[in-house]
Amino acid sequence: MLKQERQQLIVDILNEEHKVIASDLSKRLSVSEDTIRRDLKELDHQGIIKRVHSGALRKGPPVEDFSTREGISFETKSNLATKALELIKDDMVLMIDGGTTNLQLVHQLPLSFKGTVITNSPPIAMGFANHEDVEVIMVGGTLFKQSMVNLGIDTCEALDSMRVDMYIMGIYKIDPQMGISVPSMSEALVKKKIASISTEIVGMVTNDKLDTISNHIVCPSNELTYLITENVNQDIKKMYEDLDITVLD
Amino acid sequence: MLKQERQQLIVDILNEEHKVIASDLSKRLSVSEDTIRRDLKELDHQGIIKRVHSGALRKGPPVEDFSTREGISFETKSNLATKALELIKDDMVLMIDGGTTNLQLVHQLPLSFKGTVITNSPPIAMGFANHEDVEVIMVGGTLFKQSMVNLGIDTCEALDSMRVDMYIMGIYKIDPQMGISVPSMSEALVKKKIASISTEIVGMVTNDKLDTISNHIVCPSNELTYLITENVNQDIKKMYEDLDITVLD
DNA sequence: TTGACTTTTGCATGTTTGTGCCTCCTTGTT
DNA sequence: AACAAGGAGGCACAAACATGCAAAAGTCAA
Repeated sequence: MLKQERQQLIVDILNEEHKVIASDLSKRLSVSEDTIRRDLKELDHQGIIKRVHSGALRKGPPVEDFSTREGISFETKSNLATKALELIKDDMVLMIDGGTTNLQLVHQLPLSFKGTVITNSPPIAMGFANHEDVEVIMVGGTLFKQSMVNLGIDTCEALDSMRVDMYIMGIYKIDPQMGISVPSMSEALVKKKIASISTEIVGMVTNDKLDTISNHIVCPSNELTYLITENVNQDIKKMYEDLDITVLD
Repeated sequence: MLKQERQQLIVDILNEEHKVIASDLSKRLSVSEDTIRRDLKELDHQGIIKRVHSGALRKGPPVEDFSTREGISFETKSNLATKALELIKDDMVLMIDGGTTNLQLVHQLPLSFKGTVITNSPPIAMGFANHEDVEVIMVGGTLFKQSMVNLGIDTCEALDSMRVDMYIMGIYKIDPQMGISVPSMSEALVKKKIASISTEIVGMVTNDKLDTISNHIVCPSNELTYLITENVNQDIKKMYEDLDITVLD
């Protein structure tokens, strides 16, 4: 395995797991701890990761994360959510999966909203605590703590008997050709299943999520009905519009 | 667990609870008190927290209105939880349902605890965010916002295929003759189902929950294996002991 | 292909860091 | 004032680290 390749992999792992232990990586990547340490040192020096004793932490997490400390782009998320709200009408059956952008959307959803919400994310479910006219249906499964969503075979089976009008999909990465991708297999399976039971699919993205791909492909880009953007240039939006996706900005 | 991670966690806990006790943190984070003290000293030196005798206080934002829901004081709940912790051993399969007392128990459960937790309560599930060695399985269903638990036919069906070693039951009301009761039918059905798949059942109660009944009966009192009490007089405890329940105080 | 050169890797070496334990001192409480 | 609980500083040990070095692997021109 090439050095570049290995370092990219370390960054990917870090994006998924938010921390990494040198001795651990040594085993997983089958190289000596010294090599890992050298990699970590380089990546830290490039400013990509934060080196700490016995491992490394990710810096400004590109992946959704539930620690409260980042108000990174609160405004951006809020703007995305505001636009998404226009698509949501009373009496809809919504599926909302995890992610801080989706959580922000829930928080901005008026308390008067009346409808049904299906979710596999405990934080999203809890976000409806004060919505008296929303029936929340939680889909169970094995909790993935990094992204706080329920995944696994149980999740897929429970979804089998459901149908939803609109799927508010949490998007990690999207590329016009390769489609929507996520860093883990189980997450991909569940998202794929949800997509298959949804009439319309909505994604919200910022610059950094566009035109990149992750490990596991969920579905082709053109399965999206709406793509909501913020600070994205015209050329890129055009690419998605050519795929018959309604781009809202 | 990494040092940085642990310190971040201390800050997080401090943000929620506005004060921390060193000896307490030692148990919850599964490190020695010396290490905690060193952490607190460092964080104080960085100006992040305010070190005081026996613990630390939060610096920045003033304390929120942190008054207790549910009448029972924070301290009482904490005491109940502490006693319950003695019953919990590694490698158990626990079922924990909703309620603030149970949530407190989760918060006090050491991070070193290794086992499986099944729950139908989103807040309980989220309480395990930092327990690396705990597999959390969420049981889905329709979210009941009053008590933040999933209920309904889906919940019962999902439970059908599970077995648990110990059920930490959230108790509303209990009467030696009439048994354990709850205010809603659906909650009763789910609790009944869980009780039927559990080897041992644990309940935690204070005075006000004892010798009263609610609308729907869950199960007879003597299905309990352990009853954990706080501020309950001897005569009443005796009544439960006569039913072959182990009363812990 | 060969051979000179660079890069990358693993190992051996001392060194530093993190943690727990111990002893003695300080603080708060009754 | 007495006493328990909390804290400071030192010691010890293991884990993690930096450094130098040599072998292995890759690069490139002839």
